[in-house]
Amino acid sequence: METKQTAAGPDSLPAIEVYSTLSRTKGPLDTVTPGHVGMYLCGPTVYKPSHIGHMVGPVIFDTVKRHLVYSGYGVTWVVNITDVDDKIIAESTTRGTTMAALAEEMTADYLANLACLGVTGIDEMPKATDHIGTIIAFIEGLVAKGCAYASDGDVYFDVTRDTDYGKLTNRSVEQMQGEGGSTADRKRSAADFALWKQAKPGEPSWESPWGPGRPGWHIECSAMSKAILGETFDIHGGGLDLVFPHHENEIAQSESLHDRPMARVWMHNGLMQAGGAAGKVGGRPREAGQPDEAADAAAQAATKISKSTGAEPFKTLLARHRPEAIRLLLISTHYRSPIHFGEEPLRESAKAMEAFERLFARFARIGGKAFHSLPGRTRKAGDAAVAAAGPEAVQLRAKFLAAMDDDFNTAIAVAALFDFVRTVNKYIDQHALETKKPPAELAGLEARMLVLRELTGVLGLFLEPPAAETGGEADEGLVGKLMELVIEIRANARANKDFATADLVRNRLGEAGVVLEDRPDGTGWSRKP
RNA sequence: GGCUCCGUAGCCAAGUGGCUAAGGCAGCGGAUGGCAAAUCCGCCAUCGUCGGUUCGACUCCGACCGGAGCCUCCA
Repeated sequence: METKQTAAGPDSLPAIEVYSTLSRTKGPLDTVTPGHVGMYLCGPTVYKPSHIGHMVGPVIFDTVKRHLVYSGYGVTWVVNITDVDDKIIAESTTRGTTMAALAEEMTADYLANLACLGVTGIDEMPKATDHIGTIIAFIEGLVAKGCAYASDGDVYFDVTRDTDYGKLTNRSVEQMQGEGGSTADRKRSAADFALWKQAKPGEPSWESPWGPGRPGWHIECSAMSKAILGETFDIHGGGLDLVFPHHENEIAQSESLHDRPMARVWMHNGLMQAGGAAGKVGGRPREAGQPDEAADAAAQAATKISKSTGAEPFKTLLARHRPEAIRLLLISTHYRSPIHFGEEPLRESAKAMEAFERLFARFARIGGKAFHSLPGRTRKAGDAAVAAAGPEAVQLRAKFLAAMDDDFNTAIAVAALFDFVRTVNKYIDQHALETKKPPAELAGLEARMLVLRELTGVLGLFLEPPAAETGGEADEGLVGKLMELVIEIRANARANKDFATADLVRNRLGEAGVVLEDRPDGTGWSRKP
């Protein structure tokens, strides 16, 4: 149904609609360079282990990139690392280490977490401390243009010289006459913000035309995005909490210096919300279905996670929940909406996700192929082959792609995938593929799974086999043999209508954490998730 | 106080000025199955409240109630 053609797209790239915070409307992604997208995401300040909230943006923009690349665009994705900052200095002091060492440690933690979630598309991760020269040059340019002024070793941006200051968040300089913070006496206007901060004794510092100091918060993004992506690039993203003052100030800096738009589109993701009163943060892994509904109902006050009492490190969260379930949870909601986070949503997400994995396992039994070994496809390559997957697949794929083209609506895309799984299961049921396996229908099944592989790949889901399958405990071979034996003995009992014994075996195995499933083609076993 | 945004089934969550208001979790009924699990089929909402615009609104406007974010270097 989509035959739209944008002026920009060479080679008839699909048109992608994107909402911009700046224009407050959705519009076609019209890239600076036809066919190529430059996008910049504000990354973390590395002073503590990252928590779930830090993962939202990367997962969303990773999905954005996947869809763009899948659709034929070239993409350069930049995520900065803020490795010089007051909080890092403070934390390193209390830990008795250096800012650089702490930043390095926390950056490693961040990267490891991203890898777990399948965030693999980042092309460049510039660090502020690697770009001090770039930053200083940027500030000098602003000072030379009269947009910034030095004051007592600091340098401030003069918001009164920026006529459209506040356009991103609909604020005017006049309505922001606050007290100006601790450095009010050095600023001309309360709304002015620091580009360069003079070092206090003992603090890490760099030489500059204004004396030893370090960059302000906002300037690194302006300087580094320019250095890597250019004065105007396509997409600038971040959490909604960064819109003001961070992105407003980035715009002020960059556009004052360059006299041209900084980014074509400003994309902001909703914030992770943690249930308030119930404080699920320290929730224990196991609890035998307690009726904690009352407690949950009482806990309405949702607040963003960074404000809740100590968001737990992402690493410990991973000990309890599969990364696939976390990623699915993050993309089950439209990216601009807040995400309700907690043990319960996580468990539901895991439950939902297992429907996919059961189908993968079913396919492996029938077709003898691992879902994860199927080749991924690009949008174009898929077009030719979807017909073989049947009309429902064609229709659901179209729904999926239309949703993704429309401001990356992953919620609808995910829904299409659930529908897809149902149609494939139905196909297997209707043709009794588990017992009969006629070649034509087998090929039809594989064609369907190929489409599923193609689309889950766009969302960055199910890229790797579950750890349990590959991890391979040392005794798996022995356990497998024993289970084979147990199942065979139980099968004999069932054949003899000795259901008491058969059920006893199944129940006792269940208590031991092993699930038996009697299927048309035999009995299978698995470890309880 | 200023600026954004949200309020859809038991819970989570898409969406549209007018065909049957996605999907997930939970629940109910059914098919299959010795039972269980899985799978499939079906059921389960009139869209916070009150007005207005319109031939027609859940979707547009206003008011109100309720909630969230930002205005404090928190993604």
